[in-house]
Amino acid sequence: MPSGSLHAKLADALRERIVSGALAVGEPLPSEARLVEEFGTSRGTVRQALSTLRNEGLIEGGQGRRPIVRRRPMGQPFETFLSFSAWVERSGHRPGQRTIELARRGADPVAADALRLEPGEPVIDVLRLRLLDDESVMLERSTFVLDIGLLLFDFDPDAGSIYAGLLARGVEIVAATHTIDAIAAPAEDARLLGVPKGGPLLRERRTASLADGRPVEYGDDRYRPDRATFTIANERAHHLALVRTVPETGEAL
Amino acid sequence: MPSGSLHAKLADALRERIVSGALAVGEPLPSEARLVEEFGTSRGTVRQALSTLRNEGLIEGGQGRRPIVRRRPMGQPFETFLSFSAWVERSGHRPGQRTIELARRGADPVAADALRLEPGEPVIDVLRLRLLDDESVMLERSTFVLDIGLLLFDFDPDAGSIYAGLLARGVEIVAATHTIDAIAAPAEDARLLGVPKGGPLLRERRTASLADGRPVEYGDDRYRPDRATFTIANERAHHLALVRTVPETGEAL
DNA sequence: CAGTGGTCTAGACCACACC
DNA sequence: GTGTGGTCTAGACCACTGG
Repeated sequence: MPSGSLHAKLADALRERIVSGALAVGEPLPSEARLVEEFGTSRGTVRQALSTLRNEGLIEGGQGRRPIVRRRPMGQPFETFLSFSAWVERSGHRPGQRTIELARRGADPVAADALRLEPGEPVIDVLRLRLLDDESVMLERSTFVLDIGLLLFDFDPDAGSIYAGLLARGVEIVAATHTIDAIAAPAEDARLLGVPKGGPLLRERRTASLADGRPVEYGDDRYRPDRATFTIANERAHHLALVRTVPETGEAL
Repeated sequence: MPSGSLHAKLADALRERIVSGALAVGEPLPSEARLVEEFGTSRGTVRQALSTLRNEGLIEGGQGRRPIVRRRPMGQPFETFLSFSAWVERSGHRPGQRTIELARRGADPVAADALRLEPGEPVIDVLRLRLLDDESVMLERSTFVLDIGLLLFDFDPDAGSIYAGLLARGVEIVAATHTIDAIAAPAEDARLLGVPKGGPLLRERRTASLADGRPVEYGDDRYRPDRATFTIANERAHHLALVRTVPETGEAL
């Protein structure tokens, strides 16, 4: 899928070599001069492509040295945040899920506000229990705007990612805002997650939007804090990366 | 503090106009042609400076349109994460702090592991209660490696940011890893923060390092979840931005 | 249409890394 | 030293936005 411009094609080609393993982690990339030769472009174009990869965190390195492939591409943060299944698999565990409810009803005030709807306007609510190695780790409450939510009835949410299913139907979510906090487990959540009532839960709420800025999903995910945490790697002048992580078992709380 | 290269100076100048308000939010920047004229550089240099600002999230906008100043500069994520005081002030509140303990003792196993020390090796422990509008919102336990921690005795931690004090003494922290989860409040924490024992706390643990990669601080911050949350803005292909936020009062838990 | 940013080229000099 | 990336210039054409 060449992306039009020359430097984008060049970046795609190099990215492909990295993710395919043709360029191993820690290995230096070809020098700019060689890339100019190989692709027949000017050096400026090569540098623009390398700049793209650097921004994506795929390569690092400085003056005088050839850039090297970064340790762990750590996946696309965006995807990591959106797909529970992908996260669990990358952690070396087995994902599972059980859809408890898939219903059309009037929007509750919180979701309505996030989705820019009036309370009571029809929406699609999904309640899913997410499993990691057959153990309950997260309770997911999602509210989709009606036209998008109706698509959910077309495919089995237990089969895989809802986002993947939507994407296959032309719904591309490109932006999301997440808020992380902690709450005491209400009785229902405690029962479903198998934790004590009133015990701490790690909560992530999100509003997901399309390219035109229209919010289409409001989500409220509640994690067992002993089974999931969020991690941010933070470097001055560089950018943030955030991933979900599975804590080591036996970690002191 | 001009940063050597021309494009960096240009970026500094434009950044200054934005943060000072000379260029208001939503206002378009001067066109590239005008900047070339004004600064007497080539267009490539101007574009490199604009690229820097775009990467920092200060400006946005596309082809054919002049770039505009972004709605929320949302501060430097790195600084936001490191400085409690700066965060509180940016939220429009009044920061405060009370140092409960500043002690030299043997490292506990968790901190020792993070700092790559042997348990029991001498370190400097700091226990601070952080206030927002005179209300307790966060309990901060920090462990510094000995040579860095000893600098803390040179200045008043209640005066302002520890990081600022260290920076003034030549200790520049450039990277950090943060883990966010939720825990039940132990008795001591509950008392200091004024929350029920066993109630949920939002915890952020971090390991902060110098440019050479040496970890120098291990921190364990515990927030009242009704007074602080973490927010991530997430755009496909773009980068993540994470900030602490003060929730609206009266928000449903 | 004119103005603007997006892309690309060709060549130059410098600073740093490694031998 | 040689090779490398970092910086800068001057000029060109295209694609998009706006009046």
